[in-house]
Amino acid sequence: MDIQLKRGLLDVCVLAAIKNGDSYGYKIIKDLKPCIELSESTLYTILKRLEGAGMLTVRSAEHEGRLRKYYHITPRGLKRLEEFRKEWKEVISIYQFVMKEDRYE
Amino acid sequence: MDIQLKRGLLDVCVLAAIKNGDSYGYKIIKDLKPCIELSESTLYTILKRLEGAGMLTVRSAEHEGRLRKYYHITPRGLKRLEEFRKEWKEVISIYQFVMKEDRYE
DNA sequence: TCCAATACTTCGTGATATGATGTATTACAT
DNA sequence: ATGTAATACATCATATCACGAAGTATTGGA
Repeated sequence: MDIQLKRGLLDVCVLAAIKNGDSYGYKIIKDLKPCIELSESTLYTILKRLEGAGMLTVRSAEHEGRLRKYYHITPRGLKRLEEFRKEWKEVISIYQFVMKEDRYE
Repeated sequence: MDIQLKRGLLDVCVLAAIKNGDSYGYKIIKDLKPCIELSESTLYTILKRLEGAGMLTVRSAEHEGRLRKYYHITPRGLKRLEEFRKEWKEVISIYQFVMKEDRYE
């Protein structure tokens, strides 16, 4: 899948991965795998960015001797998802423009 | 509209703007305006990139004393649009993942 | 005479996805 | 006992890219 197209979706995918319950890095990657693939370096960059933007909070917890950082979505993160839903209408109209008057299908 | 989301759409929008007939920079911007807004610097960057990728060709022509560069889509450019159509299915499934189990609508 | 519109160009900047690399532990197979 | 895959997180350098700013030049109307 085209990287540029992916860019606009990654943030909301990560938010979606935690919106119905806290999760941690490694699990997020596995949960998203069937939907969209991303590397660890990419994910942790995104998590940090989302934290900086106040869209999620982090809490460290030990799990079987290993450190885990659980990510929790904030109201602002939920708002971002709502905005995405609104933006989607624009995206659809752009798609229709791009595909307009195509012979193949 | 979110810049990142826009990124994956700009290239195909520009290709779509010339697929049914050659066009030139200033006109492309005006044609795309109702659909998606982009500045001149952005467009010319994209046009150069698409040319470098062999997705379009350029031809200079004089029009009422002013220079115009007409852009023409190539088979490779058309192929890119076909690929976009295929990628779209993935995008839709990502959207559904993101919006899954949402109360508001 | 002046300004808006047309038309293209270059430069610098900030954002960002990703590979490479590193650290550390657990669990399982050889 | 030894090795290796899986779990889990972190950092750095790099390449790509959208965009604002600023510039050049012409046409046409107020």
